[in-house]
Amino acid sequence: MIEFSRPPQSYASRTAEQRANTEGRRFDLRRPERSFTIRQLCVEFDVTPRALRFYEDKGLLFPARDGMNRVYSTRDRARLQLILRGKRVGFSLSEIREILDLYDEKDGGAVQASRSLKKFRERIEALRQQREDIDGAIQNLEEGCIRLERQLTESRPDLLPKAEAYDSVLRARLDGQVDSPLTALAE
Amino acid sequence: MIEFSRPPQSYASRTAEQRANTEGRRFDLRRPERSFTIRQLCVEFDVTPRALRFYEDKGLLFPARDGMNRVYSTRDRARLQLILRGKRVGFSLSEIREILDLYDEKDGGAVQASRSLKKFRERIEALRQQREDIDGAIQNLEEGCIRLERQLTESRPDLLPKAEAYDSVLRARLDGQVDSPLTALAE
DNA sequence: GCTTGCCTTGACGTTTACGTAAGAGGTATA
DNA sequence: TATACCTCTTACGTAAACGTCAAGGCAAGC
Repeated sequence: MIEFSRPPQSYASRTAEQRANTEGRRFDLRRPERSFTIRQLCVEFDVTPRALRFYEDKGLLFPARDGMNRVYSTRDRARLQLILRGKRVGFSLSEIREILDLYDEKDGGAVQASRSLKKFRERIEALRQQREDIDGAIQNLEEGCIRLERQLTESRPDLLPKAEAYDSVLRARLDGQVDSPLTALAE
Repeated sequence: MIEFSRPPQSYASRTAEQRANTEGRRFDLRRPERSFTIRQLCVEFDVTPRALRFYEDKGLLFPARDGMNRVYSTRDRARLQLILRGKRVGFSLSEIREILDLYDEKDGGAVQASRSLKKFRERIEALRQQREDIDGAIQNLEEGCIRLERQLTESRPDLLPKAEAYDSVLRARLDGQVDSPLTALAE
């Protein structure tokens, strides 16, 4: 069965709001030095605590500690965002780590900076290639759609799902907003 | 060290041409019913025989046999192309299998076709999302480039790689055409 | 004081997509 | 005839990215 990259465990049972109310009362939501618990980030980005600890293990994150407990800064949060996006575009964790390291390289070594620049440009070029692949794949699938639509128009026009209505539903679903009746139909 | 998805073993030591000369003499290269040995496809797409056998195991390919040996048709070749592109855009093999199966669904079951259509549209939407991710990642990296360029212009302008020359070299390298001196510098 | 719930650190298990070796057979070349 | 080089199957190994217990700590609430 086809599924969107829906993780086995969804950590969205409680909202970040709820958590903030119980745990984050001494923080101002608007202040940039706000900090987050592991769960808050898990809820917000729909990942598991195990994943965050794993990223830490691999040197992609290094949250502060409050006693034993991890405390994530806004900077950690930003890094996490980059990590997850990196994953979505196909980077491995070690690649992502390298990129993040390159961003951090504050020691200002000019040679290092030059190398970083080169690597960044390589990455960009690779991503452009990947974009072309995606465009190609989309085109393939759209051709498939056309074929199927033709086939259905000839045999059972009643089964033709209306594209517009469907699209809006799908978009809502991807945004994690609604669980519409059509979702159930998708089986 | 950052590397482009360069497989551990490159099966490009012999060209497809060479193979065709020794093995494919009774085939006309222009005729669409041309067939291929496993190695020919490996060379052409730079994958290992193991990978092709693996795809077969998983039901993504089903080449004919000449005795024990696999014989790939142009249709198999086309499927392989789709498989590899699917991989590059992040589909798992089982997802790719499903998509290929949907393409094949010749039994004409209208309900099946309707479902296929729906899944295709889901895939397309997911790919569009992914493209946005890629655009975002490219933007991030370009910002990083700008930062680094600024930093270098201030400290060591001599170390600034010229973007244009570099880009052409990189493109050639991605096309697997040239192994330029700059490649060695990349280390 | 006890349960509930979230946190921690191990440590072993799992899936995907092959790699890699082992052993055997077919064919072309020296 | 020997050698090299391709092919096959079987089977165990592996890297990445976590999942899944297990065992324990700390705090809140009843």
